Order: sequence, then C-alpha cells, then structure tokens
Amino acid sequence: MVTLKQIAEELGISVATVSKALKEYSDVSKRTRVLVRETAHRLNYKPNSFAVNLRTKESKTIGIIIPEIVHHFFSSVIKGIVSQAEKKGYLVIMLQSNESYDLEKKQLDLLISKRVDGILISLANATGNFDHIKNVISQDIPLVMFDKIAKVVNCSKVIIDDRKAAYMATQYLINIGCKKIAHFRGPLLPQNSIDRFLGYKQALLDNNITYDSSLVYINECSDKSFEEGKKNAKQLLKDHKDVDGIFINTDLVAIGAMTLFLEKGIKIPEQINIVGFSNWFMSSVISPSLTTVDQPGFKMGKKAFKILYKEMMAKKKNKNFDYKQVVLDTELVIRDSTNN
Amino acid sequence: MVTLKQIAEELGISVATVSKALKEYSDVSKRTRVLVRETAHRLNYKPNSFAVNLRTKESKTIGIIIPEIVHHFFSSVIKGIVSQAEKKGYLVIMLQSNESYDLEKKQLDLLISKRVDGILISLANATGNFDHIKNVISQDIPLVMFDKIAKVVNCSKVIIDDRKAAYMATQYLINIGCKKIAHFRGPLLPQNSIDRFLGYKQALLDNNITYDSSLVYINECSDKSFEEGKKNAKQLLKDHKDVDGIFINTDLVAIGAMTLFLEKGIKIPEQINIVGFSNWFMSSVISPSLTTVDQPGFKMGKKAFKILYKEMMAKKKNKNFDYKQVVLDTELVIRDSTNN
DNA sequence: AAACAAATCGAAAACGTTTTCGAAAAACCG
DNA sequence: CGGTTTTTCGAAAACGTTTTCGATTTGTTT
Repeated sequence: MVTLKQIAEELGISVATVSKALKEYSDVSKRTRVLVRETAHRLNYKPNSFAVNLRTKESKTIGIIIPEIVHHFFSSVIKGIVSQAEKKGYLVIMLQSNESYDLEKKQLDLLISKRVDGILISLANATGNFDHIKNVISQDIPLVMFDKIAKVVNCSKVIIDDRKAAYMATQYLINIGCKKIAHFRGPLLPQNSIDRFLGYKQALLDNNITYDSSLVYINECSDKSFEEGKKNAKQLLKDHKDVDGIFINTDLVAIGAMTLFLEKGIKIPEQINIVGFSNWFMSSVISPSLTTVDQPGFKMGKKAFKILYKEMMAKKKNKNFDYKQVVLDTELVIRDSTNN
Repeated sequence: MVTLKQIAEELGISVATVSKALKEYSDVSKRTRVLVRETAHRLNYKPNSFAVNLRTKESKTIGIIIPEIVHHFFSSVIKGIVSQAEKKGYLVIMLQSNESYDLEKKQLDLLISKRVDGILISLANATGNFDHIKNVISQDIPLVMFDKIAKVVNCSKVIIDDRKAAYMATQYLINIGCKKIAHFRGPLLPQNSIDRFLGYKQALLDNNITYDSSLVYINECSDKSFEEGKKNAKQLLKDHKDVDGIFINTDLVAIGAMTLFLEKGIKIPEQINIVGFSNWFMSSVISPSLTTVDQPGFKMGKKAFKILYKEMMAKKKNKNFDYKQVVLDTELVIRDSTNN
C-alpha cells in the first residue's frame, strides 16, 4: 500500500506538500501539483481512510437501523438511502432490529462506537422507551427517524400522514357502500398503528357510524404477518358474519386474510371489501389484486438521507440547525379487492 | 469524548498501562486492572475506532455488493450475512450495482478505498469481464462470490447447483405429462441463466425430447421482470399454441407470464404448467400458487459470511488458505401452477 | 540593489490507539 | 543481605493523514 510518504520520497519533496497538492491547495505551485498528481496516479495511490478518519474525525459513513430487511417497504427505503448517500460520498452500514427493543438499543450502540457520522432509524414494534434515541441526540450525533417514529422524541422525521391515509381508506370503503367495517390494526405500540387506527375511527364517526371496538383486531408478531392475517380473518368470521369491509394495517396481513376468505368460499369484493396498506409489489399481482395505500418507500429513503446530510454538514461547521418534519403524500390505489 | 489519556491522567498512570489493562494483558497487576476498568466505565469510555483501525489495520467491516436490494432472494441473503457478521463483531456496508457492470466496478473501488476487511459479491447481469474482481483478489483482500458467480474467477463461492435444479424442474414437468416445454431463460451473461438453460436442455435430451431453440425466450432487463414475463408469454402464444409447460428462470417473470395467461383465459395448470425459480414469498400467495425451485437465500448469506470470516482470520495470521466452493441444496416446491 | 510583497514549501504537532522493549519494583532464595 | 527471578510499569515508536505557521524563495517595485 503506497502512502504519501512514498510519493514524497519519490519526488524529493515533503509529505505536507504532497498532501496539499492532492487536495488542490493554493499554496503549492502548479508544477508540483501536476507532478504529484501524476506520480500518485502512477503508483496507484489510495488515501488510507483510517488515517483520514482519525485526522478529520469523520467516517463518511452513516448507519441505518430498520426492523426487518426482507420487507418490500423497508428494502425500498434502503435503496433510496443508499442511492442518495452514494451521491454525496457516504457509505451505509445496515443493521436490523428484528422488531426487538433490546436489539435496537444494541445496534445503536454498535453504530456510535463505529463513529458513524449520522444515523437513520425506523423503530421496532417493541420499542416503547426512547431514552436510547434521546441519548444519541444529546451526544450531538445527527439522527433522523423515518416511518416508524416516536412523536415524543425531538428530532427530524420523515413520515406519511398515517391518520389521514387511514381516514381516506376508510372513507373510501364507506363511499362504496360498506356498512360494517372492521379493522386489523397491528401491534399496540408503534405510532403508525395508533394513527391508522385513529384515522379509521375518525372516518366512522364523521359518517355517523358508531365505533365498535370488537371490530378491531390486533396482530402482534410481524414475521408471521401472513398467518396472523388468516387467524384474524377466521376469528372475524366467527364474531361478525355481516362485516362487508375491512381496513387492514398492512398488505401482508391483508393478503393472509384474503387467502382465508377465498378458502372459505367468501367472495372478494362481492361479500367483503378489503383495503390494505403499503402497496407491496405482490399486492398488484395477486388475485383479486389488492386495493391499498401506497407508501413511497424509495422517496422516503432519499428524503431522510437529504435531511440527515444537511444536519451532518451543519454539525461539521458547528452551526446548529432546526429539526424538520417532512410528511410525504400517500395515494389510495384502487384495485379489485374493493367493489368500486 | 474521553480517551485513554484522560483515564491515565485521572489515575496518574501511563496511557500504555491503561490500554493494556483494558485488554486484559497479563503484565498489568490485578489492582490497576480493576481500577482502570472502573474509571473507564465511570467516564463512559468508548475506544476511538478510527485510531484502532489505523493501528490494527483492520476496520472490522465487510462490504457487500448485490445487483438489487428490493428483491426477495437478495434481501434474504443480506439478512443472513448481517446476522452472522454481527455475531463475529463485523458490520456490513451494503451497495447495489443495479445490474450494471460500471456501477459494480465503482462500488468495488469504493469498498476497497474504505478498506473493508472482506467483500461479498453477487455479480450484475451485465458483468462479462472479471478483471475488477481478479484485481481485488490479487490485492489479497478476502472476497467470496455467491449465487451470481463467475466460474472463471479463482476464489471461494457459495452457490446452488443451478443446472441440477433446472434439470429437476424440467424433469418434473416431463413426469407430469408435458410434451412441449418452453423456457424463459433470463439474460445471456449470468452463469445462473446459462446453467439453468443447460439443465433444461439436458432434461429434454435425456427424455428423448428434441430440443427446439425457438422455445427458449430471453428476458433482458431485470427491474421490469414482471412486464417481460407478460411480453414473453404473449409472444409464446403467437409462436407455439400447443406448449403445455414452461420452466421459467425466476418467479417474478413466471408471475408475469401467469398473469398474461389468465388475462387471455388460458387455464393454469390445465392448459399450461408453469414452474418458476427462487421461491419468492409472493409465489405462495398468488393464485394459482406457483410451483418453483426454492433457493435458500438466508442460508446462503450465512454460509458466505462464514467462509469470508475464515479467510479474513487466515489473512490476519498471514496464513494462506484454500478457496472453498459450497453448493447448497435446493428443493422443488410443488404447488398449484402444475398439474400433479 | 534595496525593500517589500507574494508565492512556495516543509517541520512538526496532532488525531488516539497498540505494542515492543527496557527499566524499575517487588518477591524469592540461599 | 546480595543475587536472581518475577511482576509491573512506562517511554516511545508507529499507523498515515491534515493543517498550522514560520521559513525560504521568487517576483515586483522603487
């Protein structure tokens, strides 16, 4: 591995000037500048990033923690982050929390001991305490949360308006004539689940439909989403035979539910209308295709990185910055699982 | 940020002993060892990884390059890699080549200038020249290829036996009575496509079915897989009305094809039997569910890291090592798109 | 040619850690 | 107590870069 020193010796000049020449400092003559550049290129010089990191106190690396990698929405977000980060010369370290609070805390620790320049995080379902996040922020490490956020933590966030999106989805079910609408709401803790539930409830109230808590089903575990969708659907059939619409927290659960209904000979959308959430790719290719709320993962990833980047630049210049909250638009994608 | 120096001053001892105390060197007394540990903990000391990297010449980081993140198989592989790497104290930097040769080369450059300790890579479809890979290996940087490999490159590899799996899939179609079997083979360059095609061809020959090259369709672009599946299916209907089975390179293309057939009123599996490849999750929930070859992504990721880890350890001790080639088992998952 | 300004360079410190090697201190033994 | 071994410690170099600041050289002006 060739170093600055070797280039310096090769040319009979000092390490300092070599370094400065390569960075286009104005206090090195044009002649030596090209000389240095040429020999650097000839010797295939690559700066030792360990030394650069140590000296500049930055790693040009960011960390990202998500609940689950094998997930259409999250992998889209990652793709957005990685693509944007690369443009700005940042590499991305990826970690997954498996929806576990303890793991999330541990991963966060790992990232800060690696001294990443910034962190992007989407919370685990199990995360109900946010001290670990606040702790990072208080250490002045830029951090932005996306999608699964904590309202109570003061930092930049990129989200969708879950409540509004859920409201629109429910309103749509009402518009097409549904009288008795159930909701599969996902786990209790995450803000998304809460907001989507509240949107659902509000839409009912605004349309003078009395809210019935027995129509709301919880599905806890997330790596068994499909199975839980089936389970909830089965239970729903026992509890309420006359339900004609369901708004479901996430596509995979919705697909599970649809699968069970089809097994039981129940026609979709004729007997039950179903709306999902997230717009996974598979929702467009199953039959009937699933009406769902499109969640812009790729865009969210890009936006989240852009904000983080600004914060990292601000920190570098010792400037302080205001936290931003960006709300991305969603869209109801109407397909064949609803009777329009 | 607290350093060794600060701990040393706090205790009135030298930096050297502090360092050694924290690493349980035997040449520091028990008394000072606990003293150092305690104050380190009290001051919340975290070693500066930049300095450690510089000194030890390792980053405890590996890089991974895949063609596409938003992809069930590859995200499974990543999950396997990340989980295994974390156990051994390694973090993972992820990059995607977007199936482009130029990007792949650039990403590889990025990783080596970041001085990752090792690299895992799955080649882009467009990669037909392997000098960039050989170059890395000749620099003595541990590298293992997985799934989309280059046979001609001498390094460790984790793969499945694409040829055998394709043979089995085709043989299965023959066994259930298919007389005229088409093949959608994917792009030309990747070894997988080639091997799967060869397996298909061999199965035909072994069963005394004459191979007809007009039954083989190429789909080039990979982020439009679904659309290309439809396109190929449409063309197939024009060319060969009497085809009764298709073996398709990858699930998403198969699902595209199935979608078109269903649109055209062609019954699956009654009129056409379809076998895919990869076993994406969605293949189990569409209807009819897709018969396909299960490709163990998670396991492949774990195995690939394990081999890389051994090579990294060997390199650290200046030992040399033999390249390994691991072939993982596949399994034909029989579902409803074939008439069994 | 003197005086000054501008351009060009390099010595050296700093970043924080690890590790070698010699020195000092303590323990042991006859 | 002298000599030897063992234990414990620290000085210092090294990793490769960046950057400050003073020194030297060159150029410009009278």
